[in-house]
Amino acid sequence: MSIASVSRTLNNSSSVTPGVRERVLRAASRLHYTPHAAARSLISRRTHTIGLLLPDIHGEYFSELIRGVDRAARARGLHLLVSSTHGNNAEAADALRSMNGRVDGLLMMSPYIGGASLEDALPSGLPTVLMNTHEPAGIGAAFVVDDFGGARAMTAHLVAAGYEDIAHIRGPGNDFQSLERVRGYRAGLGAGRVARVIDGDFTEESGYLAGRTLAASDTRPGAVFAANDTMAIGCLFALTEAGVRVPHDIALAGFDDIPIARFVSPPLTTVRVDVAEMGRRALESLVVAIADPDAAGRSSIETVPVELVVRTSCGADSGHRTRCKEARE
Amino acid sequence: MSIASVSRTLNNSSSVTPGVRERVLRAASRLHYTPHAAARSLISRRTHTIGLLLPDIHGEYFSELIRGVDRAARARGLHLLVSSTHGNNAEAADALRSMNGRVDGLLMMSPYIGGASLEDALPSGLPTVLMNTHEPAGIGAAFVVDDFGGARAMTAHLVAAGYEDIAHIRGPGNDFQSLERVRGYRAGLGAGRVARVIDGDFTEESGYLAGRTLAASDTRPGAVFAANDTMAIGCLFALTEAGVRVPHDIALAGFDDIPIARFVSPPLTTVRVDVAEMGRRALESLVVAIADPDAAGRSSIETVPVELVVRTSCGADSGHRTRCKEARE
DNA sequence: AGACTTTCTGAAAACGTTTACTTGGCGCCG
DNA sequence: CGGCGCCAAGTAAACGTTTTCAGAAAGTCT
Repeated sequence: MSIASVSRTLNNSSSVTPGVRERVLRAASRLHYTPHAAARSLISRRTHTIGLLLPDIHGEYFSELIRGVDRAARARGLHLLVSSTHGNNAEAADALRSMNGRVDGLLMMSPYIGGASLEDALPSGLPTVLMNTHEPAGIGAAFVVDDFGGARAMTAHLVAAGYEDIAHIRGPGNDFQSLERVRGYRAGLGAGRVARVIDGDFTEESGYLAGRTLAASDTRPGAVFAANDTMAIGCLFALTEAGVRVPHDIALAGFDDIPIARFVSPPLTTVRVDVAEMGRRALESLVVAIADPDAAGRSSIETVPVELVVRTSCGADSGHRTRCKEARE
Repeated sequence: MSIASVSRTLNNSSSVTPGVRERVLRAASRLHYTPHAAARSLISRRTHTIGLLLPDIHGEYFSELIRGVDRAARARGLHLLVSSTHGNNAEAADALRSMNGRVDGLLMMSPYIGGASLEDALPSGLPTVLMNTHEPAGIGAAFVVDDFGGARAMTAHLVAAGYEDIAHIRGPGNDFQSLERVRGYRAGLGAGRVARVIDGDFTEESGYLAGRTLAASDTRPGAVFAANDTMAIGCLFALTEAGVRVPHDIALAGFDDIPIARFVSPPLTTVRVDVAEMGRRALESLVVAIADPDAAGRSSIETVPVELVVRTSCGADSGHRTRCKEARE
């Protein structure tokens, strides 16, 4: 009974005599034998692991994303190597390098703008699928949420509801999604209205601060559109605290539709993004790219549609949901 | 310039002449060379990866935990292999097996009760740190949140605030933490009062359902203590929707102090559990166990203290925070 | 100046698999 | 009945590192 027979049995590759197979299996279970993953992937050039590189893991948005990716990965028998980068591409490049040889492919969300580009940091030949990045394609496939279209649709909705002054609490300046949402906001406003952009950084804290500033302002806008739900909820808290009623005194809207959004009071009008689904699709796409490294859509960019979810916080609750797919064009 | 010199230079292990070192580094950067992780861990028996096995990744609780672990891991140059188990120990055992040889140690949260035990599934010799498990120790170190103490303290607080009928929305029946919280609730009630336990499963949905039932009930309790914040928030939504005011008509409390808890209205009274910190400590403990497989506290169980956070939802807001450490004994 | 020590470099073994290649046994056909 | 092919099982090479060991070069001491 040679090691080759063991290998063959355990991988049911080539044909093995029932007798030998039997003996191998019996011995394996008796000794609690499990193949050594490192040795295996050294020779077979497969790790059955995919890397997931995310910006700071924080809040429900990322937990949903990880969840979506994890489920898809598990279904395909793949492992997930998760890492986070705190704020810039240089750090992402670092994490990337140390993943070399550990993963079969890379799933990466890197909305950072400025600093080192990713293109040269990516281990060449490693199949990669990007999410929400501004980097030019050519690296691999990419999925981008329709941030522009969603923000434009939301702003247009507020405009249509009759609000004149609509402020926007934006995300960090070096974030691609944040910028797209600002762009969508401006586009949605149309020609006549003036934009009023308040700084934020996607955290509850910054939303809270923005809300306090707004509440105290003597030129309080009629509506506020926050670049994500987390900030919207922070803002809501500040407003409520200051005695400003939503939506009676001021309308409020967010972006992402995190699970909690419908449970705050008043329920938050927002733009629904199915991040779990995006994660799932990105992983599937990566699996395809791994199976066929060359042919796989080298530079396809897929836009993930979003959906306007009108609840009561914007004061225009008619219970409907407007689908706005591919609003970009 | 031999491969040995390259290895030595890149690991700055043995001394290398500046000249050789220089040449190696130059060539390495020119060729974009990165050592192959699999080959490395084959010979060195170290993967620099630790496995993180969690129940269904869902909501802020787990995102906070992952965050805490990730930060600590990154600080030590370790990678994180994340996997989730959906509801039972058998699946956990499966995931465990496939991690063999991929990780240096295991960080695992398995609150499931019943089904196969973990003890025999754990690859022997693999350093393991458990979190929130009822499994007997002896496997390795363990961290358990003081669920009992926290729930008792919260219930006692509600009793002290003058509420007579205090209901409890419980978590799933096969979950260790859930059971501990029920136990703490009963203990906090004291002798005179009758327990009133409503089924739930830790999701917003179940909290919402419980809230609706309560609102419609003609024997509405004076206070509700949900086994986690997520359910408390779902319940809050149902109550508000039904026109039952919190805390005026009914007091409400949760457990976990997820980030959103202070941003709902009214802000939620809850029990603060620093999951990120627990994750960090668990990882540190695991690192120690890996460095010294034998000596490391074989069967130490550490209880993670919790803190009562009184906000307005329980109607007894005095702005204070009561520390209740090690309330178990 | 010779012998001994020290320091650095290169050669080669080892890690645990997979897989191409070789061998041996057996049945089939001429 | 002998040769030929076929199939199962074993042998050995390969994967890309780390590390031990040996050898060479250089320095030091007597």
